[in-house]
Formats: sequence, structure tokens, C-alpha cells
Amino acid sequence: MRIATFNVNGVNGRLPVLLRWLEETRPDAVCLQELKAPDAKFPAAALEKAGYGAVWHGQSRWNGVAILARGAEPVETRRCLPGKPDAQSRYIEAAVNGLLIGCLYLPNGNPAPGPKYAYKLDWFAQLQAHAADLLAQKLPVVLAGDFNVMPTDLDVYKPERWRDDALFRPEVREAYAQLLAQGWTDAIHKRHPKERIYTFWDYLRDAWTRDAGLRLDHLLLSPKLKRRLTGAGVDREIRGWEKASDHAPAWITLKD
DNA sequence: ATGCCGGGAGTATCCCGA
Repeated sequence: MRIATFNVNGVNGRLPVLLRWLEETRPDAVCLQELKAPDAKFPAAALEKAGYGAVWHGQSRWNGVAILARGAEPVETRRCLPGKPDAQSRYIEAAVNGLLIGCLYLPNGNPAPGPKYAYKLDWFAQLQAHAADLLAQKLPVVLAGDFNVMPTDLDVYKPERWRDDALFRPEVREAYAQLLAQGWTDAIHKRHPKERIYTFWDYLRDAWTRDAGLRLDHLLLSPKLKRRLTGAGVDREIRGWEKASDHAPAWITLKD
């Protein structure tokens, strides 16, 4: 089973790229972020035609998350983190093929410090609480999405330039480390512990051709799924396509 | 310190992203 996460940066503007990538790689489940579309404008018919059922949580202009399942309808279990309702569409969760999949788009948080950074840390704390609850239920869970965190120096093309950024400040790296310490496995790190692997290259400053990348998109596995992990990677070449997102899809494979 | 690019809304140019 192949599960991928892809920050599409506009699901409608990215539709040709998304459909081509789905056809070429045929993931069984996909987490999408940054739909940048209200619920009514989600391209459900085109995805259905491509063989994918979907659940989505949109928002006009910004944010927006969705879960796709090949040849199946995801069964939505929640569309925001527990607690107070979030005005921003950043979380959706669904059962797919015997797994629970949480799809998240963690706030960017810049500029830091400031209210956006405080919102990010608060959102991260709510995610930690929900993640702990999921682990306590001992279900097979994948938490996948754009975490907007580079976990370590290995995940940044030039760490010294990013020390004070909301994606790399000590508090957010610590929050990510605390999440892993609950018992989650960072699948890409697990399979490639010493490699520089990026999932994002800025549109600015020719970042793609310079390979000035960041690893921001992660797939975390609950203990039951850790034992089933057979592969993990990034579909880098998609970043070089015409009309590409600034993120490339990251994926894992699980044995049955 | 800022623009550099690009999507969306909307039709000029702003807001946002990371």
C-alpha cells in the first residue's frame, strides 16, 4: 500500500499536475494540503474520474486539506482537531483501507515572534494532544502532511540562515521531537537516516535548480504501522514539471 | 531590509506562503 502527502498549493491550478502524478504513481491514499478552494470548488468529479474517492475540508483562498483513496470512499472521522473549532481548514481525518489517516497543514508561523507564531505553537500543542489520544487507542494511524517544520539540520540546505525562522526555531523543532517521543516514527527519516532529503523548494531565487530545499512534509507512523514500513521517499522530479507546486509529494509503502 | 515567484480573488493589485 502506497500513501502519499502532497502540498499542491492550489488544487484547481495544480489539477493537471495532480492528475498526471496520480496516474503515474497510483498511490492508494493521498493527503493534500493548501487546496486554496472553498468546498464547492473542490474538483471531486475530476478525481472521481481518475479513480479516487475523496473527503475534503476547504476554505476560500487559503489552507484546505483533503484525503483521497484509490477505488474507495474515505470514511471521514473528523474535520478539525478536538477542542475549540478552528477558523482555518487545517485538519481532516478518515479511515481508508483499515488505516486511520490524519491529514494536516500546520501553520507557517512567520513572522516569529508574533501572533502567527503563537498560533502555530498553540496549534502544535493541540496536535500533540490529539496524537497522544490516537496512540492510546492503539489503532494503525498515519499522520501526514505539511508540518512546516524542518526537524534537524540535515533537513535544511543552509541551517544557519534559518535559525530564527518560524519553521526552524528551537520551540517548533522541540514540539516535533516531543511528538515523535510519544511513539511516532518519521518514516522518511527512518528509511533514510543520513540522507539530505527535501520536499520543498521555494519559487524564489532559483531554489529548485540550486537544490536549496527544505524537508517540511512528513509521514508519521503509529507503532503498529512502523513494523509494516517497507519504503519511503520523495517524488522530486514533480517539482521540475511545468506549473509545479513548490512542494513535491512524499510517500511511504506498507506491506499488508 | 526588500524583492525575487506564484495562486487566488477578481480584473488592479493585494494577501499569503516559507
